[in-house]
Amino acid sequence: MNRDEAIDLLKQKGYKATGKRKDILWFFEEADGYRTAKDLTRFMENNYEGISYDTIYRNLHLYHDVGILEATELNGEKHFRMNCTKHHHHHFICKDCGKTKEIAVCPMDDVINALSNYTIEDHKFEVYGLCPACKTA
Amino acid sequence: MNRDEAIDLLKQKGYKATGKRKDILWFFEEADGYRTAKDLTRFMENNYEGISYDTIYRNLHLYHDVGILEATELNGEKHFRMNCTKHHHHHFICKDCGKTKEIAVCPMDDVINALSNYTIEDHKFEVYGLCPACKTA
DNA sequence: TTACAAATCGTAATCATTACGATAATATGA
DNA sequence: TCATATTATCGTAATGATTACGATTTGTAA
Repeated sequence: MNRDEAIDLLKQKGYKATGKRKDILWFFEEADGYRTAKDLTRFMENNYEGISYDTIYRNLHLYHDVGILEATELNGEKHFRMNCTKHHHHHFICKDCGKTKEIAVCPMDDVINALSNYTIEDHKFEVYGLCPACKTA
Repeated sequence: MNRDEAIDLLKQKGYKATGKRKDILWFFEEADGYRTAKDLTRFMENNYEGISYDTIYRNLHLYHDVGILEATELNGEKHFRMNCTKHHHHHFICKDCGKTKEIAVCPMDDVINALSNYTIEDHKFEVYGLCPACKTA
């Protein structure tokens, strides 16, 4: 998902595309990886002095709810990134810079058979480490 | 790992096997699944009125550090369970009762080749849903 | 342009977790 | 067994991320 698609989705769902909301989208588009609420706050404060926590967290939740952002938990903090809705896949996540790389493998096909009498609602497969850039830095 | 093995490990590493520590092990052995610090606190308060947060969290960290407990993050709270050190595997985790079922599949072999210029430090594969007992309850 | 719903502000509250000085308990060697 | 050093625990306050809310401002559609 890119910024324009996200703005269209927002409007389509009856939400307003405010300046702050557009900037939040810009931030995540540029980030190209996982970022925390604190990261976003730091960025937003450059453009909007005294921006409220309420605004940060309300919009993060909104974007997550409508599918613009996806979330995961790293070191006890929620991290967000632009949602890739095109097809189901998982991520390698760099512990240094938060950038991600798509992983083609999804093991769920094998798992579903082995858990026939369980109700599967969700799953998480993530690989952590250092990306080539951070590895040599 | 069971309680006795855990106590041996503690002593071997120079830690004292106090009554509270033994009770914490008993709690996790009985639990047979993931539990939070709050769950443990509730249990411990029955036996030790006014037990300190310090004791709860210090021992959870200690047990995690020496490998008696393993941890994961569910709904923004750290959860702990007895560590299964026998062999590498992953878990189905019941969202209701926290109990786990071993999953034989590990997709990392396929992944390692696809990420040859990345440094892989860790990975997480978890499946969430309802176990047969909670499903019918 | 007006009106109204939605968004934001400013700030306090909450919740899990961490920290720390003072006190108590445990293991071990005499 | 007893003394003692070391570790564990207590009691409580602090921290840090997140949530909450009444008052105010802003965007959007008519």
